[in-house]
Amino acid sequence: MGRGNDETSAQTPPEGIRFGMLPELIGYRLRIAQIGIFRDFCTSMDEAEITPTLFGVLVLIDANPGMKQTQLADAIQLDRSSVVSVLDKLEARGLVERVRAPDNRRANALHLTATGRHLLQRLIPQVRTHEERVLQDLDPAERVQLRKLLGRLLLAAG
Amino acid sequence: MGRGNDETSAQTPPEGIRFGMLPELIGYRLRIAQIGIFRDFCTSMDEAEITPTLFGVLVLIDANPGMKQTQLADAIQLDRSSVVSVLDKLEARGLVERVRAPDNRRANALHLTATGRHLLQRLIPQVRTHEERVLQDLDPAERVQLRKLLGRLLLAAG
DNA sequence: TATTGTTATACTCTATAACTATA
DNA sequence: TATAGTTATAGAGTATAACAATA
Repeated sequence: MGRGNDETSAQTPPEGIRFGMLPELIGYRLRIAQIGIFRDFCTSMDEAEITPTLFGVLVLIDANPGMKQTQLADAIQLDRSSVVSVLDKLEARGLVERVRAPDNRRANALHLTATGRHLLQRLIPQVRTHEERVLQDLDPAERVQLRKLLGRLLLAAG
Repeated sequence: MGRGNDETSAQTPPEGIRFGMLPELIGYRLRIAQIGIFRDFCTSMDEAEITPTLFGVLVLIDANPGMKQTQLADAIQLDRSSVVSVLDKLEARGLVERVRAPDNRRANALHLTATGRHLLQRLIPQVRTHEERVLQDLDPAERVQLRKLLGRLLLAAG
């Protein structure tokens, strides 16, 4: 997905280029960090072809069995229509099921299949390992602090 | 470009949905924060139709007049070929110029036009205002701390 | 041969708008 | 009328591979 980073390690910043005000901007630092983390996440998931978004969807459905597509859309900040193709993909892979909701026949109740649950259980340790690699230079107090500060950014709901 | 957030304020997290392990994951928090910040950035730039990426390119060329496209590609973590269309866009708007480099006639030396410099100067205060809004709940020490911690994530080069 | 930029192309992600079926 | 999901469609962003000009 990324730009063919053969290494798992950090990118080398280009020689002799000045970044002006960019490093002061929180959005810039967030973006740089996220690009690297996204790439590492994808390569960390053995052959499972799982992106952070797909992983997030599996976690959400697992934590909220029977949830509706619209709720999922809100939770992952996607439009209803975008959720359709995400779910199509997961359903085609046999990881998720859409069950017509008995109480409201317009809605689908979402569930993980047994396969989906097994995959999720297999992925979780890999995600933890990835997480550990990303945070390896921070001590426990710093990790807590970072999560706390990120959560206090405006516009960082969820 | 965003999901029609009429408000500048934070999204309301969906009711009664559990997020499982997601909030523990730094990549998840980064992503949530970045989506919100990206959307706010775009709506903060008056009518200028400037995304964070385009703004970053303007800043980089301004700070490194005469830089080559390949250097720019490295700096913004894009493929050479992707940089072409970014520059096409900026050149069509009269913000950037490609000048054949005298020392190496394969390469283009990149420069802001006078228009580009003026636009950049006009945008900078708007970016500062946006930044202030994003960070409004953090005191100065916390802002420094957040930047420092983000810079110490592995894979967060730049 | 290697590098710089370009083109042609394709793929992914996402949104908008209009549609169906329920409510 | 309003809501839940879907479809059709379009746009943005990005990458890969092949190419021309230059080194």
